[in-house]
Amino acid sequence: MSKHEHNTDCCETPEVHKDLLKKVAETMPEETELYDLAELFKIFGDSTRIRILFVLFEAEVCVFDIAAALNMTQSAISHQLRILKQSRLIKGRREGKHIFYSLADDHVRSIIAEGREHIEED
Amino acid sequence: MSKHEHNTDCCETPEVHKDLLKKVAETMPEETELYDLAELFKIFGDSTRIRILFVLFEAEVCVFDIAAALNMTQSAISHQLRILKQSRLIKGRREGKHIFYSLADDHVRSIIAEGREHIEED
DNA sequence: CAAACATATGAACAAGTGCTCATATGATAA
DNA sequence: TTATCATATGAGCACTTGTTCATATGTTTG
Repeated sequence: MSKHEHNTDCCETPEVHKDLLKKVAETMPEETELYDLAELFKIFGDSTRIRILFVLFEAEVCVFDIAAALNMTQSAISHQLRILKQSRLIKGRREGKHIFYSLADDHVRSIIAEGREHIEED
Repeated sequence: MSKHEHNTDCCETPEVHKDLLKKVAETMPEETELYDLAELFKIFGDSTRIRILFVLFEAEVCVFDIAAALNMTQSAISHQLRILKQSRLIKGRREGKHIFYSLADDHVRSIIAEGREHIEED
């Protein structure tokens, strides 16, 4: 039995396809979960949003201060905060004129940590 | 000392800004790392690529079989495999006419697992 | 009330993305 | 070699995305 025996007849014997399709169908998440997963990672796929999250790692901050820390306009930051809030990665707390933003939970930290691990290996 | 005292003078006292800016500057990764991080998450931000990865969770598979499992064209899958390979999330091994793809390392699993955890909480 | 401040939002536009189609490359078999 | 199979790739197109600019909403202060 060769090392790759189960693969050598790929694209030829329909049984292999059936087995694979069955296994994949069993473990593949629902369509909606796949979509949600992609949507979630899309959020992390922009360096401005990642920078915002790194700011929020340090403190609960208002929009103006995030804009200052990242040297960007208030409008640009506000648009991104809305996206982050919609994905429930951050939350806002109003206090008078200000709205202070903070991380919604610790998943954000662990997801980014996992990403950094992949990047830093070489 | 009120619960949020360090925030109430946000946007007013320059000292607070300086402290925040300093703290942020210390912990914020380099520009290139931020860029790479965003690029990495961008890869996961597409449900076709996520589906491909779920197939590769199950077996080492050739392009044709991935296309069959996902009911997509060979060309579309091939384009995505190139992107996944460039990010070193998967690797290809040629065996005759076929090229078998598999996960490059276990980071892929843990990153996706972290993402699912965030989604499934409610 | 009006004025000032903090934040949010809609339109518009440039840049990027994923798929399709046609074609090219690479490997094997006749 | 030629034919065939497996995979890769370039161009084109519809669609999405992030920013800017102008403006709106909401809160506090005078």
